[in-house]
Amino acid sequence: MPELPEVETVRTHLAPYVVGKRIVQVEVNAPNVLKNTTVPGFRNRVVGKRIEGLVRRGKYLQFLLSGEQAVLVHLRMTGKLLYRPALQEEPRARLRLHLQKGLLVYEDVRTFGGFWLVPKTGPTGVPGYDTLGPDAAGEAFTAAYLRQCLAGKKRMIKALLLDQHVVAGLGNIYVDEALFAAHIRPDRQAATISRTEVGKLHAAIGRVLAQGLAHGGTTIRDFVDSNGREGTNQSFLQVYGREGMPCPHCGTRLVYTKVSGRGTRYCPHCQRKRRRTQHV
DNA sequence: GGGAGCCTGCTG
DNA sequence: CAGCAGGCTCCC
Repeated sequence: MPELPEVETVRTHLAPYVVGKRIVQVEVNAPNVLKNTTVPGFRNRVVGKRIEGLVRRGKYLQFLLSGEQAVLVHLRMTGKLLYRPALQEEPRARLRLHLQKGLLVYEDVRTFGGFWLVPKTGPTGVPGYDTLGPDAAGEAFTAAYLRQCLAGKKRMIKALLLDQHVVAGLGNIYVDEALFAAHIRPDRQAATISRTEVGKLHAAIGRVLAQGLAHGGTTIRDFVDSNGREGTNQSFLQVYGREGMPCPHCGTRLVYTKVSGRGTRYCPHCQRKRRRTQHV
């Protein structure tokens, strides 16, 4: 479900309610959400700890606990982190952290997401996490860095942008939106994208992420913030979910196809294929 | 590269 | 009923 703007929305909304509070009880209804611990192991290391911070890296959230450890969370497709001020019936909760005051609830229909217990510093051993690229919303993600990543690469640009080792936080929606804004076809070979185009692409990524964040994230079907509220960015999308509708720039019918296994929308006119001989 | 697999639920 | 879904890993 969530990409960088959605995860960041959850973080900013959730932090004021949980940071500073002590975890008094752990309730696990679906043990498979614990990816690298057992229920007793998780409980032993988490109960009694205080949540000292909530940070995001790419699409991961990390609850920093008092002591040496942190709880790493990835929502994958349908994970939700919700704050409840008081105990209530919670038939869909996969896991609940009872706090001094209130509860942190984890829901996840498809149970792709989950929790890892990790050291606050040093390698975590979590597949994918230690090798994340620079955060897409961070200062280290520059146009020059992006240019280096594309140079000489035969991969399709969409596959490369979805690769969290290259840049962390982009997903299917925002990649399609950024490529449309930069007038680049999703299946272009990365190496064929010109220096000027890379500059436009980098700027477009910044814009679409900022717009998503400003609208509290994109809700197509599942996404809600920690208060259960949906985002509004879906109303501002230019191509994602709009196949068959006219391109907002030129009126050509937007196309749906598969690129690197993912549903992909683009404008066949604004995002024309370029000659293979262009260079970075 | 591409594909299967992890899961459940919704849409056509 | 098949196909699709804001993700990611593993395995050719």
